[in-house]
Order: sequence, then C-alpha cells, then structure tokens
Amino acid sequence: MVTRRNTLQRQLILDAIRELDHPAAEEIFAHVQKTHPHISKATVYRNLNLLYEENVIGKVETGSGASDRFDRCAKRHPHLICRVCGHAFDADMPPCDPTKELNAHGFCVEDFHIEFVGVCPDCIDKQKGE
Amino acid sequence: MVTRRNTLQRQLILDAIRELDHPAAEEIFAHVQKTHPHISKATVYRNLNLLYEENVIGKVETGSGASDRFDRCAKRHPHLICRVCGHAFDADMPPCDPTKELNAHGFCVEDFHIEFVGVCPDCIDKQKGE
DNA sequence: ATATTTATTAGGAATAATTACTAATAGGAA
DNA sequence: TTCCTATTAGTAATTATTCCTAATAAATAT
Repeated sequence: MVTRRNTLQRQLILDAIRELDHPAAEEIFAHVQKTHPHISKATVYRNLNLLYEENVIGKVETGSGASDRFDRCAKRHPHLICRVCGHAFDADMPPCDPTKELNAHGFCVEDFHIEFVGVCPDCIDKQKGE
Repeated sequence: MVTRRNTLQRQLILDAIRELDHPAAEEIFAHVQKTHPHISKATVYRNLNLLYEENVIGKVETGSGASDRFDRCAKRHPHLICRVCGHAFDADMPPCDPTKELNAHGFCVEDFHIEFVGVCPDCIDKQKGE
C-alpha cells in the first residue's frame, strides 16, 4: 500500500508557506533553514511540487524564468505580479473556475493560471524618487 | 538618435514564429539554423524578448520551468497548454483586455497571461493506447 | 558612393532555477 | 518491535536563459 508520510520537513515547509506572503522556493528554504539547518533544497522543491499536486497549496507562475511563488490559498485565483520586485499579490477579482465552462475542442482542462504583470505601488513610489 | 535596425536575423526569427505553431525558443533556433547555420542562440533569445516588448509577437508562459512559447498573434488571449507534450493552443474564448477594467489598489497593470493546463486531444489518445 | 556611428551579432562562458541521483534515514503498518 | 519503502540530505547534473566581448553590418551623414 502506498502511503503518504507526514514528515517534519513537509510540515515545516507548509508552515513556512502559511507564514510568508506568496514566497518563492528560495525564501521558503531560507525560512525553514533558520530553525532546521539540515534541510535540503531538493526537499523543499520536491514537497512544493507534491503539495501543489495534492491541491494543498496554490502556485503563482510568475513567468519568464522567474521563480514560481506559492500560496497558502489552494483555490485558483488571479494574481498581480510586479515585474520590478517580483512579488505576487492577490488580485481583487472574484474567484472563478473557468474549467467548468470551457469548451476546448477535446482538451482536458485540469488547472489554470491568470496573472497580471505590472509594477506594484511600492516600486512605483521608488521609481518616482529616482 | 536611437534606431532599431532591421537585421536579417530578426526577420528570419519573425518569419519562423509566423510559420511555426506556438514555437519555443529552441524550435525557432532549430528552424532558422536550417537555412542560416551561423545564427546564434543568444540572438534568438534577444530578439524574442525584443519583439515581445515591442508587441510585435505574443508570448505564452507555460510555467514551471518549461520554455515559454511564442505567438504570431500579438493580441493577448488565453491559451491551453498540454502538460504532456508541452504544446500551446489558442483557447476558444473571446479575446479580452482585463487591464482596462482592473482596479488593483495602485498596481500599474501592463500585461496579463491566462493559461489553462491540461492534456491535449492527441496526448489523451496516446494515453488510451497504453 | 563612401565614411561613420553604434546597434547588433556569433560564440562561448556564466548564471539561475530546478531536477536527478544515491546511500542513509525514519514514518507507520503489521 | 520489526520491516518495508517513502523520504531525506547532499551534491551532481540538467535546462533555460542571460551575459560578455570583439567583430560585423544597418542606417545615417558626408
């Protein structure tokens, strides 16, 4: 019988995602390492993929080589991504599930990502100061 | 005066995007190399970014480390991405410009990406055969 | 036409993000 | 407890993309 094991590492990674705001893998790794220096980066990546596949967490695909970010909220919803600082923000739009109504010519839709790219208020302010 | 130059390489890359169906950078590189073996991969990447910034072509961000794909159509529209073969398809949805109506708490929205992930008809068929 | 300026290129090195690999470890069922 | 095997740490490998530099070639001015 295949069992999913509840490891300390997996719990620490999940806690980190819930404490941080849309963290990237690297930030999660750094955060967990503070209290548990032995943790491996590969473990972080493996568990992030696992938790996302199991729909325990959400993922923000920030695009163009930038690191994905993760979301304590597993329900799919649009994000705003700042192209300057890279941070992700929840977009103020009603959550939606387009997969329900999408007729896609035989394509089996399993997931979706909606991302808006721009510049966040903080980075706009910093640019003004230059 | 800053001038954008119309190079053979840039034209070849643009032609490739228009001939191929949502190609990735690597496919564009391979296609152009057939007739012009001297072309450099860095040139392909540089021009793809340039053409996208100038809004001459579109881009499909396929997410999670997979290569972005490019689109002869510059107008933003949703795509379907097959998680098995990686190909991108135009989604049968009305084109939209959510940036026009998005109130995002001071966020300056410049661009957006809408992607659906799943399995394309061909890959569904192949899976059945296994 | 020819000269001049500098954007662009080729080619390869460098970087960044992520995954693969392997022996050792530790959940959890029996 | 014991045993099985999912998972881990640590590191190597891979992949995608960008950076670097001397040489080249568009586009403008002469």
